[in-house]
Amino acid sequence: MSVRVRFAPSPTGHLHIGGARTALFNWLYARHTGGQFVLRIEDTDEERNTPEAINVILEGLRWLGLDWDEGPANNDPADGSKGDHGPYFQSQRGEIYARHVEVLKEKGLAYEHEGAVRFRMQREATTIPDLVCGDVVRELTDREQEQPDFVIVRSDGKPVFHLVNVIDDLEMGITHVIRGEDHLSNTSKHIALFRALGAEPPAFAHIPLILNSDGSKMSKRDDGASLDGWQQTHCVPEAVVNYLSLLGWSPKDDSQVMPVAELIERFDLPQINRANARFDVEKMQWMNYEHLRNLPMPRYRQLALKAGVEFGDAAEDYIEAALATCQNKVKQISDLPDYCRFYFTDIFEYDEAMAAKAFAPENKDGFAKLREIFANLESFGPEPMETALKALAEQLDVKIRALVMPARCACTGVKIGPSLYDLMAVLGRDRVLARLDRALARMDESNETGEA
RNA sequence: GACCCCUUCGUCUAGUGGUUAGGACACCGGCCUUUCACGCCGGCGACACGGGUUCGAGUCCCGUAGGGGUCGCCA
Repeated sequence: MSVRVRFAPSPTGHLHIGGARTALFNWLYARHTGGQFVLRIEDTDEERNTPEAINVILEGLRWLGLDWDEGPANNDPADGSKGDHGPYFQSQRGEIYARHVEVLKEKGLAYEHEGAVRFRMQREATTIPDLVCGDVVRELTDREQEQPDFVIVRSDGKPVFHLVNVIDDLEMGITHVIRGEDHLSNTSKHIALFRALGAEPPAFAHIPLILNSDGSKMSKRDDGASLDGWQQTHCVPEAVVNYLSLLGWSPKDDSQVMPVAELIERFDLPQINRANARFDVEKMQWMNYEHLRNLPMPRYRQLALKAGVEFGDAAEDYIEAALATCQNKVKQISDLPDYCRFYFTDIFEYDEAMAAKAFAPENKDGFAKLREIFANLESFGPEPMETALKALAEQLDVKIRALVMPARCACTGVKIGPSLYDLMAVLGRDRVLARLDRALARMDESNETGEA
């Protein structure tokens, strides 16, 4: 029997990082086993249920690369879907629920009470076979001792979560329910419902929760808790997937940075942990950097654009060469615009603290000589420049810094940046010489006004 | 109040009776180096506590404490 799993979010207006991880585990399991990943929208709460809220979920999953085999085509419940187990919006499934409730009533397994319909729940403990937690014997709580039966249809006619969840899983042929551990206790209800409906329950796998760094429950306002925060900062989605996969699951060796294909290959239920995990923003950012620096240039360029880098009228080759010198240096894409600005404009101020030192009078003669050497260099590549600069430093008996810092300041205006030789090679001889001359002029000025 | 799950460095984790308790993030040194970063080397740092079982326990059992979850005409 082929594996069928599902992710069944309710449109609340944001996709929680815990929900994203649940979706991911389901998706990974489907892809690993060659099964089907079903997306079902639990939009029974009409209040906060909007096309926008549904879109947040769809866009979040698409961004992560979690494609669904069956589910909504888009955020409009009336607009079709893919798969033949639909509709995939609970708001469209009222008749299905009503039909099953009738059957339960006919069988005497449900009954009316004060306008609502109650399910006749068993009075004994339930053994929940769980792929992560093992067999869990769930005793009745004190309240359940008093009243084990629970409402499945409210007096206003709306079916409740437990009922619709079970009916949908049954109707959609779900074989494995992989969900947060917060549902473990409820599973006794679900098992009873499956049996009452004449079906054997699917396999359950309750995965640990994701908590804040202080161990408290993660809510949407907490740092990193909402997926769109990571989307908005132009994180690499594969990095989020990779980081999330390591929260509550382990490949059991020292692997950390893995492409999605490897995750699919290695993911399985037995390696899922039982203990809750805390979300660590710093490790997430590290993971993002690891993926960022390995991105193919076209995607890196795309991300740069989204992050607000202004390329001006620069040529394609120039843009890519420039970005290539930044890619393994910049940890967050949001830092890139400032980092690479000097490549795309000639108009920039010098960092005065740096300029004061770099353009000091004692550096002037050497710097002027460097300019002449660069002007006459046969090839304007990184290696020839490095060789020439170092030779000059030796000849003048000055530290390499004494030449490098003025050159860096002249070319970029700032202390931090790509490798100097690489950056000059990308800039090209004309631009470099112009910038060197601008710096030289400034050194003249300060000599006249300064120590005179 | 009842019920359920969990407990190894600050964090994520490896570890299924015998290990100098391993790795990763973070942090601190050093090397490399034109800056920053990468990389490499090194350091700091953990089996919640108490009882058992056993020749031997992070690993098995019981208890305690702590954390999380659930008990709704919310999902």
